[in-house]
Amino acid sequence: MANPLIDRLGYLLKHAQLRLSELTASAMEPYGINGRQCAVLAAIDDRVPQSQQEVARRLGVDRTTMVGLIDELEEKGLVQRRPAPDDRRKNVVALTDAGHDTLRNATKASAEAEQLFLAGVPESDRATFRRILRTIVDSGG
Amino acid sequence: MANPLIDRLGYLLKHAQLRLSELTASAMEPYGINGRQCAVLAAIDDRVPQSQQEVARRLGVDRTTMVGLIDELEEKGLVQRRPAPDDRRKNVVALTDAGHDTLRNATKASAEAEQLFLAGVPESDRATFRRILRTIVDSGG
DNA sequence: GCAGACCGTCAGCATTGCTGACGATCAGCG
DNA sequence: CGCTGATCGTCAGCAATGCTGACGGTCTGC
Repeated sequence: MANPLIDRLGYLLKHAQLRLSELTASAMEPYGINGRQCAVLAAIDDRVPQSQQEVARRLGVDRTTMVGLIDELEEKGLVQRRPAPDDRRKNVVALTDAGHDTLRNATKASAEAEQLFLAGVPESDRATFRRILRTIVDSGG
Repeated sequence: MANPLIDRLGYLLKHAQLRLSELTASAMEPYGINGRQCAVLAAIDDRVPQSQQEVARRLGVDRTTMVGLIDELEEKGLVQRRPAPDDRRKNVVALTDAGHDTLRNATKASAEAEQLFLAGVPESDRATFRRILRTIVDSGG
């Protein structure tokens, strides 16, 4: 029963994350975006206006990575870059109308993917799971 | 309180996994291996003798990836490849004495890294956390 | 003994994420 | 005002990871 290998948190976390990202990817595929891009849309919508770097910080990705992410979304017409009026080093990033629509649909699809992901987990454990994860992530900085 | 962005499982899982892999990496650094290599050592020790492909399957990595992992461990003198007597297509992979020593040390270091990782999580929740992760990973095939 | 499947290996490619550098801009200070 | 240092977005380059497709060698079933 006790499999010393499979019980390693590293193994479990890695494969859990892989599985969720696959579920999320296929759930969002109809809307032409992936999970990363959806997270960026959500981060932009969450608190506007904000610079690329603020979005990057909130998502925990590098600022150089955010350039490419915004590039992709801008190419799809979902977000818009504009020079920030108060600081011309910055770009203000905002959702377009199409971006709002896509975010709404993708958020719903994302929730469905999470449901699928948690299908085998008892309802009573799900909040605990989220809470533990949040504790861990918060404790890391 | 309810941060719609930060509560996404994708975000939480990704960053939790990142944090654990960092903790694990620095915990094992004194023994000259990383978390991936330690997992391979554990998988080999777990059930010997076995072929590279069996190890790969048990760890959920590709067989072509396992070639490189075994290469690294063999170069460090921790494992040994030998042609399988019953099927000469296969390599039997086994730990050397140094491999056993390293695995013992690294397993201890890994457990300490997990303790650090779970430092903020109440003792009563830790078993639940592992159980939920196992449920999720098992449900995915 | 022959066709098909399997094993380990390797080259090549895509993805992801980082470092380091650059020009443009801002803030502080004299 | 000018100067210095820091910040922002951008880009090139590098490293790690993981996959596909192909190959020779080997086994299995017939």
